[in-house]
Amino acid sequence: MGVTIKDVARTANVSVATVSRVLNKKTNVSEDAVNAVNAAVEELGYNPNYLGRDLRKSETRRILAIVSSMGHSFYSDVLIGMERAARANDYDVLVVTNNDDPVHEMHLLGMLFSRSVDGAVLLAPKLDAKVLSGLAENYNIAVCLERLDNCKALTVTIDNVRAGRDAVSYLIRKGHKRIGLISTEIRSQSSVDREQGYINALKENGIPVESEYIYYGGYDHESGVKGSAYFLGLKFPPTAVFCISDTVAIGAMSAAMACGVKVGKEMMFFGFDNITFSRVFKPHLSTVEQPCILQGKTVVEKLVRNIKTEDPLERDNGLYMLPHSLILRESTNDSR
Amino acid sequence: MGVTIKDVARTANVSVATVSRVLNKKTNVSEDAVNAVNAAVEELGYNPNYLGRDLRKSETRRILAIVSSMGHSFYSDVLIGMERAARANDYDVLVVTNNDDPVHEMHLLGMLFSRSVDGAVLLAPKLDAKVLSGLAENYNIAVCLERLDNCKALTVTIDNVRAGRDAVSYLIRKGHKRIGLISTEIRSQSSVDREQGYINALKENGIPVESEYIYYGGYDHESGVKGSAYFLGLKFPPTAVFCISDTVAIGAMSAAMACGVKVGKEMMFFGFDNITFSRVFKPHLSTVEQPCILQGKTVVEKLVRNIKTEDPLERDNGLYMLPHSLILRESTNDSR
DNA sequence: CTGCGAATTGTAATCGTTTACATTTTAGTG
DNA sequence: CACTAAAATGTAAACGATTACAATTCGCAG
Repeated sequence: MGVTIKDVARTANVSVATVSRVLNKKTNVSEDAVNAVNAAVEELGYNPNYLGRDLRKSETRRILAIVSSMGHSFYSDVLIGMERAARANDYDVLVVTNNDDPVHEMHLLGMLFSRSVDGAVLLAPKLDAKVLSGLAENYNIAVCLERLDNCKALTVTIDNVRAGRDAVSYLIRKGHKRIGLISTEIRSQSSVDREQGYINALKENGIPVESEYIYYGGYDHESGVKGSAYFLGLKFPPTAVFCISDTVAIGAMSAAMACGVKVGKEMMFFGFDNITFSRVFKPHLSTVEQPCILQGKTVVEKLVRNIKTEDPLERDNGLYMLPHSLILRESTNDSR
Repeated sequence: MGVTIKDVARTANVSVATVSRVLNKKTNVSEDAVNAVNAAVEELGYNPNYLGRDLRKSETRRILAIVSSMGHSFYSDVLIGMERAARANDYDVLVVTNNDDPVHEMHLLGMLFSRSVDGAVLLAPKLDAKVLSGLAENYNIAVCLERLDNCKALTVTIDNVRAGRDAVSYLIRKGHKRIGLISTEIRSQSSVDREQGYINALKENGIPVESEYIYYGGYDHESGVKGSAYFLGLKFPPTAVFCISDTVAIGAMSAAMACGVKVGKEMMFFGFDNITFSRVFKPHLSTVEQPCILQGKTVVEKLVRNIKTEDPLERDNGLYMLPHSLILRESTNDSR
């Protein structure tokens, strides 16, 4: 079990060096040799053992992408962008899940430390900024979709503060004064930033920030339902709600509708992510769109460049913020 | 750049063999050696190079999972099951996408041929049964969620024929005689099987199969919309519709509702997959549930067993069909 | 036919581990 | 203290590829 380059060499009546040269399309090989080797490869059904090759060349041409779970749909687009950029540079992308567990995330990064991949992209880092900064000094690590405060590692994301501000400013321009926020208990940097954007927008417009208009839940549909229920129980419920994600927003809208609230008229909702269902669920949800594919493409391109620079001090560990956009639909009483 | 076992040996004042023994928790090592090695590892920040290790042991303890795209939510649960079973056996799961391209799928399987992984699970095979059967003779390959006719490779799935029959039989028992089917143009085996189940149910109940009650589209929401529009344009529209997936069913329901049809009363819908949104979208969708986590767990357990059996002829390449279940909700006028 | 540079090929070192086997150290017994 | 079995350690050969370097073959001019 296991045809090696030696077997091919023997069958083709050449040396292993020649076989290797043919397989790697080197120039100095006679036509006869090429034919003999190819015939032998065919006959024996030979596949080079990459463990040997990778060990010798000490590169694997593989990039690890660490997500928190496979379910989140917007990872999908980021991964598509990563895939494309990777393929264009002759890399493969391997996806693994950290299960929201920093210990497991470290275990997965072991693939990087142990040279089983050439670089890693964290799409939902669970390790803290300090640890990651340290690792990024020695390994090719990048963060995407998230930003970590004081993290000296290549990062590609959007400006979540601005995005939150833009969404809430839009609601204010629509005339709303009592604006609710459904955020997450888990203090991921993107949630914190979007929250900051919410606060900034209110302050810029002279609206006081009231803690009773902020509800903390999880990332799921259920949290939206609960948030809405909470708001509707207030003496003066908000007339517009900014939600940390579309999934939450859809939960919030459905709960409000179940209470007889006319969404888009009596109460507006703004989501985040532009998931597929945001334009399936009725009323269609206004939301913030991230350039997912572009983020994926960008992070891989920059990471590959880092992998190629031999001097670790020359590595790019900058923070890149790509432009977001607002998508206006029925939940804010806009067309479509 | 690159601390090796030799460096550790030198620092700890022992031989590389001793270092290796300590790292692999072998018995015949003195406490002094253990301490010295651990100290050296710590001091140098040593990480074993797995390329060397894997080459020597010719095993990687990694399993490849090939999906068609990261977006489909029910992959998520299957992958969770795979992950768990893998972890319990000290394996990692790497996920990659084939982009519905057989050529790319073959490229990805290259990781298996080149020994970069110990086994592979195809969740949406694009290669045909003959090719896969051939590969399965020489490599540890399994198919999950799908079944390929005449494919001699380990397969874990559900009985899609029975599942289709169960769903449609249920509609018949509810009194329906004109039952539509929205299937896919792409002839994936699961679609073919569910279609066969539809046909079986009709025949068993003496209802003729009419081609005008079968609509072929894609896997997306849009196809459901079109399918519904098509059915509603018929002289005698079906009073119940079985859809090949929940995504399609939700599209179909929303189109019917937009035409003023009372879903669940005037027209019933049955989906497939039990995706999260099937109990978010109103009316809640009746659907067939696959035991996704269990399928993932099962396929990995069996694949790992195959990996461990040294004699290729002893490998299990059986077909395992796990039990599905019907989830009844508002779209068939049932509780909840 | 000789000589010589270019083109092709082969030999052997190397990548970083694990591990069979040989060797040394240790501990226990008489 | 001598002897021996057991425990600990070291040496060196794998694993399967790539590649520097050496060696060979080839073609052609003189």
